[in-house]
Amino acid sequence: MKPKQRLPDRKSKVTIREVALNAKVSETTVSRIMRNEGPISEETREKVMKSVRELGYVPNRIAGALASLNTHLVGVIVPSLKNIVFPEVLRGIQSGLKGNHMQAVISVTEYDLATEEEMVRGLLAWNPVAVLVTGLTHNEATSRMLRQSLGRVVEMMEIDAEPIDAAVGMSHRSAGYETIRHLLTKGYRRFGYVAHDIGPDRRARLRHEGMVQALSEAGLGFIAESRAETPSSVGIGKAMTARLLERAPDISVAIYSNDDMAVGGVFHCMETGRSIPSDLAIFGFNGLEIGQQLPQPLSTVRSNRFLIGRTAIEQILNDKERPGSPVRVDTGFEIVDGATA
Amino acid sequence: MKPKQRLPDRKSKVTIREVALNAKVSETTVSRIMRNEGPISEETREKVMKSVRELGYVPNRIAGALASLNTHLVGVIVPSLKNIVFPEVLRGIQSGLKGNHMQAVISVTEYDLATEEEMVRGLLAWNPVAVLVTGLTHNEATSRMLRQSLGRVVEMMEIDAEPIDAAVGMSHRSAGYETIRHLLTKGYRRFGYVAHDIGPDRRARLRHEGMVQALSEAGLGFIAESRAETPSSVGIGKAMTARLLERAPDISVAIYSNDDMAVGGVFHCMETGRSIPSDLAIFGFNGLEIGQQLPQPLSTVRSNRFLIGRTAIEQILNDKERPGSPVRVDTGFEIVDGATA
DNA sequence: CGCGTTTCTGGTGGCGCTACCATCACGGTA
DNA sequence: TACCGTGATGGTAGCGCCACCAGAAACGCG
Repeated sequence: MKPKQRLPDRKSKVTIREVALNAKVSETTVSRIMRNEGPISEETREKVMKSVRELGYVPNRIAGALASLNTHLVGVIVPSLKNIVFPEVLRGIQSGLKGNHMQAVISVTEYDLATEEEMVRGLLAWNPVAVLVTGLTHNEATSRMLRQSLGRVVEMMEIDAEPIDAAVGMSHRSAGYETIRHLLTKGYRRFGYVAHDIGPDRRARLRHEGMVQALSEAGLGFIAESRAETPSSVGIGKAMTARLLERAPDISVAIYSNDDMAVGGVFHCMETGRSIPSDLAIFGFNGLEIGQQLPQPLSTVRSNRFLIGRTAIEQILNDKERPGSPVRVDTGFEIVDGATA
Repeated sequence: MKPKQRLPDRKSKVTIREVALNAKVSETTVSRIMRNEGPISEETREKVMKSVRELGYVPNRIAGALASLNTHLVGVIVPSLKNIVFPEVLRGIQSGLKGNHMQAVISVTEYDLATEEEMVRGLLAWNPVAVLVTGLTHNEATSRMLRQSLGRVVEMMEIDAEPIDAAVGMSHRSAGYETIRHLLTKGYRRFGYVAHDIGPDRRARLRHEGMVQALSEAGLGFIAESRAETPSSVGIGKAMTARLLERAPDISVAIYSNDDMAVGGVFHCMETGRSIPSDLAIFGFNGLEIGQQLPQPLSTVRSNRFLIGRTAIEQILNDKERPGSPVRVDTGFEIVDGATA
């Protein structure tokens, strides 16, 4: 009597049992060899590896994860893939993962906290070793899940508030503040602000808050602000610059919500024959390559995005357990004194 | 006698059993409710969902996957995240996945086929529903694994050769060919070529081959080529343009391996006071936003990257089984007759 | 030579869930 | 009344692997 067939015959599936039988050792031994664990004689190892190759055995990680309660999986949640910023964070993550036989499961929220909740729930169902999320703001359910989850939780990009477990990033508030301080030092007094839809982009809002504070301490404020209701892009940067200059033609410097927008500002000036920075100075945020390669390198703030991803992974590799109290790692930022401001 | 403790107490883990006990139904019923499957009375459903909420139950997908042999996981392998091209493919993938409670596991090869092999092996160990890889060229072991794997395999970006299961993308060879035809029609005869390191970038090589073929049919060839040995970037595009013009100052049009490089070419011309296209015409590849927002929109070829990712997912959702013979889906391309050529 | 100690190998009970079969109540139909 | 279909629920044997315990064999060491 042949064994009951539960599911369609998944071809001739090779399990650890087949390998063990073929090599005439126990399943335990095969398992240990596959995991490079415990003392194994060279002879046995070779015998088993021969069977592994012959049979084309690929260990089933699902079963392994269930038995060992360890998945080697890292959940990653980023808000967007529309510009190069988060892919760079992902690159940092991938570079840190490499060689640790860990794998990243990636989800994108489109800056929506309800979507984030759904993604977090989906990720936690895989019992990941760690979850890397973006930002320190989540909805109630998400925060609860992350707090109660068993693995590490790293909140990336910001460090302006208290994290659940660990935060790796920079202070966007001080970046905004220092931007204004820098521009004040350079003599600018008539400020304009150009932004994409910063409703959902909390970090852009924090930078703006930092700017407003520094301006207010100097007895100043933005003369005009022009904000789009769409995500950032070079095109939107152009359009919003045009609108800003219509409303307030006499500003001396325009600060942008990020470099994509600022590059749009530069292109607008090129098209309308304004000289930068004499007619209008331009200041961005992120320090993207494109900005630095413009005929006049963009003045901006370098955020270390690759480093943030990399450091986030290092945090969880260095310490599998949550620290006693939440940790913040500052990856810093740097004012890039380019040629546009 | 308390039960044997196999592993450190994972806090008070809530399993389907706890929910079943709490709601006074069987595990089977809870399982069915969690999966929205089979007939369930409204009364029972509510009773169970109440317990689920009270206990904060999150189904363990690992166990579910092991029992059902279905993971709802899609493995994705891309060569790079250094420019915006592959993130756009990923966006297409994520958009197709959304609402199908599927998840993407993403790996990056850095254009290295041995790394690709390692990543494929790692992904297959998770029994994914499908694996999406980039390109049609793999090493021997990778091809074998993909061919023998049980799920769907979609090779993205190219359709110039025979796929394993399905290919979604465009013909890079004809894109190159049509580029030259287009430029010949516009009267250009003195061609230069500027590239990043196209050793590992097979698709850039295919485009180049198509160009060479079209040129040769017209009794022409590239007067000069300038190739870097680094990945593409705006900066490298600038530098290679400078080198090209040193060697062959009399070319009338420079064709670039992609838009990043071409934008570098545009910036070089701006810096050196060359007018585009009269002194030098410039032609890229990809149709990135940045190119279209330049003061003069870049002449280029639009590759539909979001669509490729999206279509790849649709392929595997529409048909869980491999087709009888390999399928190729052409997402097309479009010559963008901009202002730079 | 006796007795630890180290090195290597094996048996097996779950991990948490779902596929598969059974069961039971109920209503409609011949 | 007998029978069948349908809706709703339950019991349980694995899925493939690994943690845990054992045990055998080879190796020092006084």
